[in-house]
Amino acid sequence: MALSVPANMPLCGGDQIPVRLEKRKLPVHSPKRVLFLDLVLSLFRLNGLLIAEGDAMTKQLGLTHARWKVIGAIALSSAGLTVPGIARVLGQSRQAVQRITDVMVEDGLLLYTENPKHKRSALVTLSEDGKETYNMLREVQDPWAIENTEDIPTEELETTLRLVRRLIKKFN
Amino acid sequence: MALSVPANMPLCGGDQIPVRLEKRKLPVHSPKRVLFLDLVLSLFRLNGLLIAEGDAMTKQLGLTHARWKVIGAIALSSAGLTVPGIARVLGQSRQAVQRITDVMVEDGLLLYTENPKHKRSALVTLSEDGKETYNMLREVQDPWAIENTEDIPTEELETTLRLVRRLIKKFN
DNA sequence: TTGAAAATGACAACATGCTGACATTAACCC
DNA sequence: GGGTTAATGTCAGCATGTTGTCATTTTCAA
Repeated sequence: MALSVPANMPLCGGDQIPVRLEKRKLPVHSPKRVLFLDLVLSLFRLNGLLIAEGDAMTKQLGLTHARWKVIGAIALSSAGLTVPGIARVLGQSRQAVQRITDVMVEDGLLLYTENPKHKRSALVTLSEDGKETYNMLREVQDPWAIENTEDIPTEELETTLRLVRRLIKKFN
Repeated sequence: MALSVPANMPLCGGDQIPVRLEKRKLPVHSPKRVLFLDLVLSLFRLNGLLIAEGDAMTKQLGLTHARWKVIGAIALSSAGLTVPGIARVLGQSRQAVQRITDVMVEDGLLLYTENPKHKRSALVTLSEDGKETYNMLREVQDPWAIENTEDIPTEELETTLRLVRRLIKKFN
């Protein structure tokens, strides 16, 4: 990663909110609340680090995070995705995705193919170049994923994924 | 939230990567790999949704996600943060944070106060206005946090937070 | 079938974020 | 102490993302 910031992060632990800020007007009595807010903040942080990781990993491939996210979303979906569909998967606006996919189609990484279920909204698919890029992406991504999970129990990963999905459903 | 995208998300489940994309060249044999990549994608999605949630929640306060993230980071830290410190906590570049904090100081939400540990790098603190804004922020944020965690066991939140922190350490 | 509501594409304006570069200061090691 | 390395502030350029708007198409229910 390269976030222009050194690596001695103060991990803003589960600290209590400083008392002077609130003058005891707001009750603290929900430990879950602090836990949750701490989690949210940590998720923001992890999000930034993951993007930085991916960017560093794919630099040689000429990909940016906006691009490998799109490629990854398409590859991970078995059903076929439209532009708004990719936006939903990535939690972004469809306009942002549209802009990226338009450029990626111009660059020959993606194709807009006919959508049997919708005459106007095309399916976004990987072109031959795109598939090749995806293969190269996997060549760096797979070892990375394996390396970063080898010391983490599958069960914990599943619990986390389940919770993340649960939150996604809430906010959707 | 308001991501310009409807709410019928296809949650791109733990699908296997489509076979036609790779022609069996890359072995699948690590279920953890797929689990992890799925988690990463879900984290991207959740990140976007959380930002949208926060923006909707704080619209009336005139805050943007860049701003309430900074305020939240400062409030959650007991130690006192510099600009690069906030950047570390948020997983962003210090330049991006510097730009926001500069504007927020102009707007009277933040103060640059003397840093006993560093003559050049000021501590970023909440001004009176900033504290007031933070209190208003908490008035909408606390019920939101409580509401969204009431059906989630504390233990699961802790497991998730622990895993997220573990990943953060890896990527730092 | 038809009319209203939702989804989508397209474009523009703006906010946010990253990188690179440079100068200055702080931290560290000898 | 002195010199090297790291951290920080600052500025500029560019990529990305959101919102708002409008026209068009799809969907869905009456």
